[in-house]
This record gives sequence, C-alpha cells and structure tokens, in this order.
Amino acid sequence: MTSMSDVARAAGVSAATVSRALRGEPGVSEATRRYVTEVAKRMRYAIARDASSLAGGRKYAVAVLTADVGRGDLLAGAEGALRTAGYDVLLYVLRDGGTRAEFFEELPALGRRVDGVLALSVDLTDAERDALDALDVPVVAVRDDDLREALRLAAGHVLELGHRDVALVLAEDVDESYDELLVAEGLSVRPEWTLWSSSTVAGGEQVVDVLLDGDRLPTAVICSSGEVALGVFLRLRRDGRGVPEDVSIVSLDGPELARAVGITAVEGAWRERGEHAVHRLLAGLRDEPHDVQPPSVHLVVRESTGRR
Amino acid sequence: MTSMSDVARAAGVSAATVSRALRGEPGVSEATRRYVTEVAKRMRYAIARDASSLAGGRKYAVAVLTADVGRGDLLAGAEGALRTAGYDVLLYVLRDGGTRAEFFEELPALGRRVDGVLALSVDLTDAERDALDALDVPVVAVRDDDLREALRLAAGHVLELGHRDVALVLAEDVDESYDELLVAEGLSVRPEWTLWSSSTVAGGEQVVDVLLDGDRLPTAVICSSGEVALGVFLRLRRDGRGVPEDVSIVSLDGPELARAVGITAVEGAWRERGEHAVHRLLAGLRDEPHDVQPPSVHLVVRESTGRR
DNA sequence: CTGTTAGCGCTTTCAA
DNA sequence: TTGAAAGCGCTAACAG
Repeated sequence: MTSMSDVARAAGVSAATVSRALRGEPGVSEATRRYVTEVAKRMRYAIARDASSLAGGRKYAVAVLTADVGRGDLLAGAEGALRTAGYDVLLYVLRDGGTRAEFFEELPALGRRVDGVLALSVDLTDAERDALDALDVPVVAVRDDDLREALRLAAGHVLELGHRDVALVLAEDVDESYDELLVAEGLSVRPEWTLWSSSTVAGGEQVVDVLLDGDRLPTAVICSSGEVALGVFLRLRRDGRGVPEDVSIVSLDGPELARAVGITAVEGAWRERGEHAVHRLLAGLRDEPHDVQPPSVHLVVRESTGRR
Repeated sequence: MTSMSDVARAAGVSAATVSRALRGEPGVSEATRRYVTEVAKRMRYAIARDASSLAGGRKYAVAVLTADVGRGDLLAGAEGALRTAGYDVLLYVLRDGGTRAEFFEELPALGRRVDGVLALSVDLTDAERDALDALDVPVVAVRDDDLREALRLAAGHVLELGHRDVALVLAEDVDESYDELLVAEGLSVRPEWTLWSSSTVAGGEQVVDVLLDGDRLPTAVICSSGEVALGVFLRLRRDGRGVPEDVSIVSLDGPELARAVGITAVEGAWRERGEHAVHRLLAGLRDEPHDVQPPSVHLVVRESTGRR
C-alpha cells in the first residue's frame, strides 16, 4: 500500500509538502501542489485516515443517529451532504430502548471517533441531550415532524377552500388538541371533531364511524398520518360520500401513501432538511454562525380537497 | 483525554499489558486482566480507534452501501448486528448515477478505511462488483427482492385456495413474464392476464379496467407492489366486486401498505436478512465458512384472499 | 516555500 | 506472564 512518503519520494519532495499539497494547505507553491497532486493520483495514493486523524486530531467523521430508518430521505440528504464535505458517516440506529440505552452507555467512546453528532428523528430526553453535549463536539438535532407547522398549512388550505367545519384526527400519542391553533387560523372548533386514532387504515375507518354518529359531518378532515387519511377516504367512499365533493381530506404525513392515493398532504422536503442540518453542523465545526432557515414544510394539493 | 498509558500507570502495569488485557488477548493472567479492566472502567477509558487501527491494521469498521434508504429494516438489521460485533458502520447512500459514479471513483480510499463491505439493495454491475473485489476486503451483497420466490409463495397460496384463473401484474421494468414459473406451480396462464403497470395506485386501477374489458375476470390477482394491489382493490370495490368474495388479491411487496390496508402479502423478514448478511461478512473476515441459509420470505395472509 | 523533527496512541515483536 | 522498544502513516511545530 503506497504511503505518503512513497509519494514524497516519487515527487522528490518531503512528506510534509505532500501533506500540505494534498490538503490544500497554504505554504506550497502552486507548481509543487499541482505536481504532487498529479504524482499522487498517478500512484493511486489514498490517504490513511487513521494516521491522519491520529496526528491531526480531526476525525473527518460524523455520527448520525436515527431512531429508525423510516424517514429515509432525511438520512440520505444528510449522508450526501456529509460525504460531499469529506466526512465519513457513522450510522447509529437507535431502534428501541435497549439499543438506545446501550448507545448512551458507550457514548464516551464516540467522542473519540467523530467530530460531530447529527441526531435525526430522535426525540432526545434531557439526560440524553446533556450526555451528548458533554461529548464536547457539536451536536445538531432534527426532529422529523413539525405538527404545528403542518397543521397550520393544512388548516390554512381548507379554510381558503371555504371550509368551516373541520375535523382533526391526531395520533394516539399526541396529547394536545391544538384547538387554539385552529381557532387562530380562523376555524371554529367542535370538541367532538377532535379525535384520536391509531395510525392505521382501520383506525381511519373507525374515525369516520364516529363522525357519522354525529348530527352532521365535517366538510373537511385533517389526518395526522397517511394511513388514517386513507382509512377515512375508504370509509367515506363506502358510505357513498364523495371525496372531495362531500368531504375534503388532508394528510399531515405519509407522503408516499398520499402521493400514491392522490391525497392532499403536507410534505417535508426531507432530503433538503437533512442537508440543511449538515450545513448547520459543519458551521458548528468551523465555529461559524449559520443563520439560514431550514427548508419549510409545504402543502401538495391533490384530488382529495376541493372547494366547499 | 485519558490514554492507555494513563491506565497503565494507574494500574501499575505496562501499556502493552493494558492493551492485551482489554482486548482479551492471551498472555495475561486472569487477575491482571480483571484488575486492569476495572481500572480502565473506573477511569472511563475509551480506546482511540485511530491509533489502534494504525498500529494493528484492523479497522473495526464496515462500509454499508445502500441504493436508497427505502428498505430501512434491512439497513437497521445490518447496523445492529455490526454494532453488536464491535464494528462501526460507515454508511454510503448510492442514490443516483452521480453519487454512484463518485463512490466507485473513490473506492480505493475505502479499502483503507474498512475491513469489509456490505452492499444492501444495490444492483451491482459486473464492473462495480469487480472494483469492490479488487479492494481486497470481504464483500457481501444482498438484493432486497426475490421476485421468483415471492411469486412462488403467492401462486402456491392462491392455488391452495382453489384459484385457477390468476392474473399477474408486474412492475414496468420487469421484462420476464414468469409464465413457466406459474405453470410449474400448477396455474394455467392466459397471456392477457399478465400485465405490466407503474407501481402506483392509479396504475393498479387501470389494470382492473383492462381486466374488466376481457370476457371474464380472473379470480385472483397477484400484484408486484403494494400500491398496485391497493389500486386493484379500490377499483374492484368501486365496480361492486367483493374482495375476496369475487377476486382475491396478493401483493408481492409493500409490507407496510399491505398491513395497513389488510392485503395478503409476501414479506421479507428484512431485519433478519440484514443480520444474516452481517454474519456472512463476519465469517468472511475470520475466514470461516458460513453455510447458514438466509431467512426466507414468507406469506402473511390477511383479508384480501379467500377460497374460490 | 520547503524540509526536519517530534510525536499522536496504540499493537507487536523480542527479551526477560 | 510481563515489559521495553520500535514503529504504523500521518500532521504540526520549528528551522532554514
């Protein structure tokens, strides 16, 4: 395996010069740099990163934490941006409580391996957050949802279409009702139209059963997951209700499903968000400020929503 | 940052002994090993991997290639198994032609960073395969589909339920018709019942339109994707056909969607497959044989299939 | 601008 | 069973 000194010898310079030339460090004449670079390429030289980071302190690696690999685009976006910036991506999947505890158990070792940490879709507890901060490397965390913002978009959309009677179906583990937010957007709220459901098609169908028990139907339903939206859609259709003629449906998540079925949905630009997170992290590594706003979620209008 | 020699000093032994003790190498008395281990833990010592691999040659890292992060479970399974075995996971997302070319461009450098390569869901060309093999580290590749096997399971299932008139909907980019396979399973084949469709709900719906144009409907439809299965399902229902009373539906993929909607589907045990791939790779690293069969795909029977 | 000299923190002979 | 010494392949001072 050709080493840096091999290249140095072949180019007739010292290893230090090769090092400087290849890394674009100042203090090398352009001519030398060009020549060294060329020799290195010709010799198919690849730097030994261990040696480099051992000597230099920088690891050229970032740990990427993810709760599960569901939101693939977020991860892919981050990976691409890191790779482009010359960093290796050390993946850690914090699947369940077990792997998660284990990870935080062995955190100290991580600090010696990476220059920074990116937490994607991981809901960090305060203790976990503290443990990461104690690592003494920059940490950037990205949540993979932004329910309030998504809800705002969805509410604005149906309002604009003339809807006033809007039901909201939340995931079971959400404990807020978001009434004030809806009211703030200009929608009136009926308590019986805020529902909680498991994020499944069957759950969505049951929701419609509940709604049908009421004295009248809402004209629009906002669902927190694609599965629920689909369930609502199917059940309404089975009951002879037109979508969107009788009821409009908006999904706050589940972009693939929504796209496949043609449901209006809030989508997250996840790849871009992953890239953005990396830029923030890299700025942190360089101690630069980074004020750029993350790409925001947006609404993709499809066939499930119509004018009231 | 406490180093190995710090631990050595604190334990009153040499660094070499600490190294041997901590790695479980022979040549250390049990008493010493226990003591050193304890001192190290007390000092919260974490080994510097750069130094370790620089000196020892082993990298304790595996490159994991993935075409996209769609099949998250496969990746998660591999990550878990690697982590358990003490290996770092270097993630490479080969999203498109560009990143892919770039990756293979810089392959040589990879050989210096990892002990092995795991290719998940990546369709390697012969040239790419050769390039990887030239890296001189073990390479294990796992395809994320096994259409023939899935089809065999699905065909067997509908056959067992008494179906003889079975339609098959393949993805657009599949160029085989799999007639012989179906015939071998005991199904008769009508050419007009082998269809190709885009993997969308709309595509599935169109497929039903085509089928309805025929002189009679098949009694079962095997779909290569969850979206298509859903489209078929929806369109049949809209036409007043009962599923599974009139037509049974089996999906060859799209486990989440199939589960959400209640469609019988072939599922892949992806997590286990990821783990299995890692075991094969690790065996390769240790130069041991590994004959264990990978976990096979299986059929999950739901409400979309019934006896003819 | 370039070279020389010291390590970085380990693992691995080789002796003891 | 243990220790001393010699690197692994780089980067970072320090000279020149």
